[in-house]
Order: sequence, then structure tokens, then C-alpha cells
Amino acid sequence: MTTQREIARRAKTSLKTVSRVINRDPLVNAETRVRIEAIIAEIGYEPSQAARMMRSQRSNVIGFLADGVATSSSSIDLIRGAQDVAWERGKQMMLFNIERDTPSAAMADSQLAAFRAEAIIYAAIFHQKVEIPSTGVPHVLLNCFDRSGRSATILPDDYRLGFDLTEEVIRRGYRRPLFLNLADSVTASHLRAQGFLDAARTHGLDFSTRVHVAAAPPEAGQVYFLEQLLPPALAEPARPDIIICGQDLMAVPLYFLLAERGLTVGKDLAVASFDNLQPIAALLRPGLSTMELPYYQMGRAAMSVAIDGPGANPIQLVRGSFVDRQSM
Amino acid sequence: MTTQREIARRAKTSLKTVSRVINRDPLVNAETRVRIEAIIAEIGYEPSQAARMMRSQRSNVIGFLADGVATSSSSIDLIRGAQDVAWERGKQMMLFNIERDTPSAAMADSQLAAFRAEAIIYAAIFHQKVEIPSTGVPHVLLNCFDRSGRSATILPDDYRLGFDLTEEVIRRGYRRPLFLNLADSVTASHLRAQGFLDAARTHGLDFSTRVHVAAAPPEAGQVYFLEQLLPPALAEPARPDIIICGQDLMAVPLYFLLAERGLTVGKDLAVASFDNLQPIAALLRPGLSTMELPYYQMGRAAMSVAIDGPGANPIQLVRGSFVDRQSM
DNA sequence: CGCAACGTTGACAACGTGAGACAATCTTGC
DNA sequence: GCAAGATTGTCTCACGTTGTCAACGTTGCG
Repeated sequence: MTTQREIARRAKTSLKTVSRVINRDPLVNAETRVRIEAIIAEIGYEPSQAARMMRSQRSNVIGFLADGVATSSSSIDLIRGAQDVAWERGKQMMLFNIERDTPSAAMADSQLAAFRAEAIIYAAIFHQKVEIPSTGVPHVLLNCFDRSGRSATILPDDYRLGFDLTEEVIRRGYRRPLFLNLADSVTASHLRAQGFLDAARTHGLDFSTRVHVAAAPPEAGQVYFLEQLLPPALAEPARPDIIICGQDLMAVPLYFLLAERGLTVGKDLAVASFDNLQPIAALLRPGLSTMELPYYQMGRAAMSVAIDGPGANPIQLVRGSFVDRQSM
Repeated sequence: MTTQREIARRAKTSLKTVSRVINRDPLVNAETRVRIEAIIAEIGYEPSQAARMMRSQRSNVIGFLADGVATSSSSIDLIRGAQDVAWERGKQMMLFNIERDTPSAAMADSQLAAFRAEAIIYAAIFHQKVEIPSTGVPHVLLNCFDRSGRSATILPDDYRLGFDLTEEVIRRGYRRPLFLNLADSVTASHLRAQGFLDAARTHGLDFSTRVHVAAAPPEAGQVYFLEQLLPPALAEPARPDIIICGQDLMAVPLYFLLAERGLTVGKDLAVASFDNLQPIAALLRPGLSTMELPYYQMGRAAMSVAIDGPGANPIQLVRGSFVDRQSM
């Protein structure tokens, strides 16, 4: 591999001058600089990160641990956001797909230690509580939080997500929602349900009987209890006028179940949801109206915090926005 | 950061002995080794990769460029497979999500150059042709191929995918398939269609009028021409008895369209497809019977080739398998 | 002319690791 | 008591880069 020594030899100059050119030191004659830059471009030289790390005692490496990203388009946006900021700031982002409590997590940790990572972003696939081993490396928790509450944390504001969607639902005149929530063990479930109830109360409505758990815990895969919950609800005299799904995936079997019963989504019955999961939400007919989180921005925020440290408030809550399609 | 010198100080031994322990030199007393290893474990020391790279003149880094992974569960398996092999072989895999011909690709390339990557795996999201700049670093093409045909390449055997699925279709007695293929510009389309036709011919059947392009090019997103193609086909006297989708995503609008027409998938009309896209294929009702590719194994194979170099045959074709659900 | 000031360049050391050469020390067996 | 072997230690170098500091050549001023 070529080194600065080789460049110096070709440019008939010293090692140090080459180094100065590479590091944009202004103390270099313009002519010399041009000559050396031409040679660098010609042979496609890149300074060795390994040597730079050695010399500077800084790795400029930020780790990104993506826990259980499978089947999630949102995590890609988290990663893209973080990656973009890392590049803008001249950092190296090292990305690992891991699964918690498996060897993959341990391997990633030791690799990041070996590279002397300056910070680690830990991204979970859904809003949840995690245990962060207290190493010397600062962690940024993305889409998850730990017991201590001391780590920098970036979380979706699931309470507001539920609140805002419910406000929209009420604003459009729906009064008999049925909220098919995710499993109890999922943190987002509680928060959204709370937002759902509070939004109703704000408008003088009581939705407290209208929340049901309709999904198995995420460990079980995509298991929904629609067959048990829906038929009785639809048989009631005051049939729900809108069904709110805990996540967009749930809308898929829901759409089929409603179709079987001859109910047209968006006409006989509205459907709303959470996630804006690509490409499903847009692919359903009618398109699924759903709450979207700014995952790209969350990824950017996480990397910024990883580089600069948390500000005064270590926990950032992120608002979502409503994506209006035809299901509601 | 701790160094081997610090370990030596604590263990009241010399730097050299610590080095021997870490590098598994047998010339070390078992007792000493245990003592030093205990200290290493206690303070969580990891040898500095930067220094190792410097010293050994080997980076042990393999790059993985994932081009356009968004919304694809299959790419996660490619990555997992490659990652696992890298770990088994003591290599560092550096993963970048890029988009071809954008700054992200250039940034990833220069980072890999800076780390002196020993090989680069280039993974595309669907079977396609790419241009690999001829640098000094060996490339492994995963799910794509280049003009020269000289790079090591791991490709799905889309011809066999089409052939095998069609054989299964024929074996089950279907004789009026309608193949709603992907866009012409997608390499897999041609190959699968060829397999489809050849399988039919093998059984003395002629399906040459039964292939139609039903999707816009992938750049356009998920755009399907079902509304234009299906109604006339369904109105024919000899209505298709099975519809083969170019990809599982296409089955989503297809299911809805058939439901609208009162046709029950799996009873009135069968559906088959390609991809086994998670979680959609399993979530549809009835579950979608579809051809699956061993993405995890393909990722493993790519990393093996990246580390060991290609064998005699640089191009590996990978067979898929049929996942039987209830749609057919 | 002598000297200081300045712009430019170069010599050198150090970062952490690993390896070779070889010496020093301790243990064991005879 | 001595040789042989096992174990540990000392010393040195190299990897590529960059900060410190010194040296160089040129210019301008007194």
C-alpha cells in the first residue's frame, strides 16, 4: 500500500510537507501543494486510518448497534440519518446488526472496544427498556431507554402520537373508535393508550372501554387476535366507526377480515394506524392513514448527541405526524 | 485507554509476557497465563485494532456495501450471513448502506480505502447489472453482476426459480397460469420467464402467451398494472387458474383486487409468487405460496469468497426453494 | 554588510503492538 | 553439583502519521 513516504519520494519533498498538504496546513507553498495534490489524486492515495488513530489517540469511530432490525424499514432511516451526520462531521460510523443477549451483541461490543469507539448508539426496533452495561463509553439510546435514565436517549413521543391521532379521529367526527393496541409489554402501548384516552377526555368523551390488546408480545412474531376481538365488536348495535391498529402490519389481516365481512374500508368503516410502514401502508387499498415518525431525523439527532454529548436534557422526545391516505 | 503496558504493570510481569498471552504463544506458564487473562478480563482490555493493523500490515477488514436496502428483509439476511462468517474467521466487517451514484457510495469507498479493506462485497437489492470501478481491491458481487464477468459473483438462479415454481404449478394440475412478471429492465424477469416457458415445454405445454409485464421499473417504486391487465384476463372464457406474481409485494394489491371481484384466493383462483418477503407473505390470508432464496447462505458464501478468494468458478448460482402456504 | 523576520521545509519522536534475538532466572533430573 | 529445559525478561525494530522544533533560504531594514 502507498504511504505518504511514497508520495514524498515522487514529489521530491519531505514526508512532513506531504502531511501538511493532506491536513490542509496553510503553511505550504501553493505550488508545492498543487504538485503534491496532483500526485495524491493520481495514485488515489487515502491516509491510513490505523496510523491516524495511533498517532492522534482518537478513533473518530462511533458505533451503531441495530438491535433486531429485521423486517423494519424504519430502522433503515435511523441508520441513514446517523450515517449522514457521521459523514458530515468526519466520523466513522461502524454499524452492526445484533440481537440482544446473543453472541452477536458481545462480538459487536468487543469490536467497538478494539477500535476504541468514542460513543455507541444503541437502536432498538421498537420503543422498549434495555440494560446498558456501564462501560466507559458513552451510549446514546435510540428508540429505547434504560432504567437509570442517565444515558442520552432519543424516544418517540408515543403519548403524543396517540393523542394527536385521536384528535384527528375526533376532529373528523368519529365517535366510536376501537383501539386494537399492541401487547401490554410494549412501552409504546401504554403511552399511546394514555394519549388516546386523554385526547378523548379533552373533548368531553370517554373512550375508556374502547382499548383492547390485540397483539401477542413482539417475541411471538406477528400474532394478532382479530378473529376473537372483531366479530363481537362488529356485531354490536353501536358498531365501531373507526378501528385504530397498534401498527400498520395489523392492518393487513384487518383489511382482509373486513373484506370477508363485506365491509369496505374508508366507506363502511375507517381504519387508522401507527408506523407508516413502507411499502405496506401505501400499498393497501385504500391506502392506510397512519402516524409517522421522523426516523431519519431521529437517526441524525442520535449521531449528533453521540458526537457532541447530550445537552442539558438527556432525554429527547420526538413528535410524529399524521399521514393522510384514504382509509379514514 | 489501557494498553498492554498497563496490564504488565498490574500483573507485575513484562510487556513481552502479556504479548505472549494475548497472541497465544505456548511458551507461557499456565499459571501466569491464567493470572494475566484474569486481569485482561477484569479491566475489559481489548488490543487496539489500530496498532494491530499498523504492526501486521493487515487490516482484516472486509467491506459490505448494501445498495438500496430500504424496505427489504432479504438484505438483512444477506448481511447476517456475511457478518457471521466474518466473525467466525476473525475478520471485521464494515457495513455501509449506500445508494449507487450518490455521495454515499463515494464516501463508503474512501472509508474502506482508508481502512485498507482487503475485499469488498457489493450487494444489490435485486438481481441486476452494476459497474465496478477497477481498484486494487477484490470485489464480490452479491445479487448482481458486472460486464466483465471477472469479479467473483453470487447470484440467485432466477432461471431455476422460474422453472421450479412452474414445475410445482404444473404438478398440482394448473394449466392456465398467468405470469404477471416484473419490469423488462430487471434481469430476474427474463430469466424467470425463460424458466417458466421451458418448464412448460418440458411437460408438453405452451405458455408462451401467458407472460405479461405487470410492474413498472423498480426506480418508479411499487407500481403495478393490475387494473389494466387483470379484468380482461379474468373475463376470458378460459379464465386463469393461477396467477404468478413477479414478487410478493404485487400479491398485496392482487389479493384486494380479487377480493373485490368476489374471488377467493386458494379456492377460486390460486396465487404464487417469488421472494417470501417477510412478514407480508405469511401475513396475507391465505398465506402466500412463494419461492424463497437462501439469503442467509448467500451472505455466508459471499463473505467466504471475499476472504478466501473465488474458487475455480467465479460465478455461483444459488437455487431457491418453494414455500408452501395456502394460496396454491 | 549584518541581522532579524518571515515563509517554507525537514528531522525526529511517539502512539500500541508484535516479533526476533538473546540473556537471565528458575526448576527438574541425574 | 551440574546440565538441560522451561519460563520470563530486556532490548530493538517496524508499521504510517503528525506534532514539536529546528533549519533553511529569501527579503527588507538599519
